[in-house]
Amino acid sequence: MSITDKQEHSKNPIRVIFMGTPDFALPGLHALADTPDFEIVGVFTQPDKPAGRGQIMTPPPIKMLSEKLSTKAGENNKNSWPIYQPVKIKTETETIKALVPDLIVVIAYGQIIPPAILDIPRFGCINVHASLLPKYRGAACLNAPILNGDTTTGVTIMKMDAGLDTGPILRQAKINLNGRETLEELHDHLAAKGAEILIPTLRDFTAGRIKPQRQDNKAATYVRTLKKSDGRIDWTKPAKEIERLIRAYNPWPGAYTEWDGKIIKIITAAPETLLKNSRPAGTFFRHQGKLAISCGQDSLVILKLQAAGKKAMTAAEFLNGYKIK
RNA sequence: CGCGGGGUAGAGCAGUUGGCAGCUCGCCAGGCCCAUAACCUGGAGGUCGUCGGUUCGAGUCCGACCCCCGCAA
Repeated sequence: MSITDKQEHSKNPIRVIFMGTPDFALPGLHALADTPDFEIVGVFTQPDKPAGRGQIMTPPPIKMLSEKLSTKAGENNKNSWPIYQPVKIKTETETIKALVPDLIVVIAYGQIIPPAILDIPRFGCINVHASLLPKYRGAACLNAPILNGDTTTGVTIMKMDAGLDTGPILRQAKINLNGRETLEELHDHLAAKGAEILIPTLRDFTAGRIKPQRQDNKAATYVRTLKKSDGRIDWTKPAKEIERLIRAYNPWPGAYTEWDGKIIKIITAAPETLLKNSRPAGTFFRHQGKLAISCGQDSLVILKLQAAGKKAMTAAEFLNGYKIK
C-alpha cells in the first residue's frame, strides 16, 4: 500500500453524487474524480436521446466521461461508481438516500432538483453557475453577457435552495471580456474556471470555513432559455448589436438569415461596422471587395458564413460563387 | 427507415431539350503604373464522388454505393 493510499483512507473522503449533462459539466466531473478527498459514489445525467442526422440514440457527454473515469478508477483499485439516467429526478429520492451522499454537486444537470433531494446530503447540494449571481439567473447565462456587451462575467458556486439559481453564494470568480469572444470560447473558459475553483471551495465549505452569503434578490436578473428562432437576425437592429448576437449565439443556436430562399448562417462578422448605409436593412452588397449587409443602423461586414447544405466558407469564397451586386 | 440540400480545375459556383467542360477568384509567366483588394497580355491546371446500366454519344437519363452539409434533436 502506497503512501497516497494511506492518506486517502485516513482522510475519510467525502461522498459525492455528481449531477450534470452537457460539455459544460465535464471539467467539474474530471476535477472531482482527480481529487482523493472526494469520493464519487454516483453520477446522474439525462437519458440518452436521439440526436443528429438519422436520429441516433446518443448519450450525453457526462455519461461518456463518467463511464471512462469510472472504469479507470476500478482498474486502479479505487471505487468506481454507478450512472443513473432517470427521466424524472424527483422519483429517485430513495436511490439517492441509499448512496448516502455527504454532498451533491450539480452542474448543468437539466432538471430542477426538488427540496426532498436538496435536503438529503448533510452538506446540501452545490451548484456551479456561469454568471456572477444574482445577475443572469437562468439558462442563457453564457449568452447574455456577450449579447449585452458586458465587460465582465464569471462563475458562481452556490448552495442550492428551492428557487432557480437563488441559493446563497459560496464563492465567485470574475473574468474580463474583451468584446471579441464567442459563446464557445466563453463557455470553455468558464467551464474550466468553475472546475478550477470547485475543489478548493468544496474543501473550505465542508470544513466550515465558508459562510454562504445570501443573494441580493433586488439586483437579480433572469435570462430565459434560448430558442432556435432567437438566432434569426433582425437586420433592422444596429450593426453593433447584430455583431454581438452573432458572437453570443455561435455555435448554438447560431445566427442565421435568409438569402435567395436559403438559410444562411452568419458565423463571423467584423467587429467594426460601416457607417454609410442607404440600402434597405438586410441587403447583401459588395464594399471594397468585401461582403457586407446593411442593418437598421450602419452595415455589417461579413467574414465567414455558411449556406444550408454547404460547408462554412469565407466571405471572399461566397462572393466568388454567388452573384452579389 | 425523421425531413431536406449537395459532391464539376487549388477555392467558390454555372452547366439549358443528352452533342467539343465554363464563370469568378487564386496560381505561373510577362506588361503597365507614383500608387492599388486596380488594369492589360499569355499560360498551367478536370479520371465531372465511386461502380454498373441505357445510348452512336452521358457532367446531363436510370440503379446501387461512398462522402459532405442544413433542419430537427
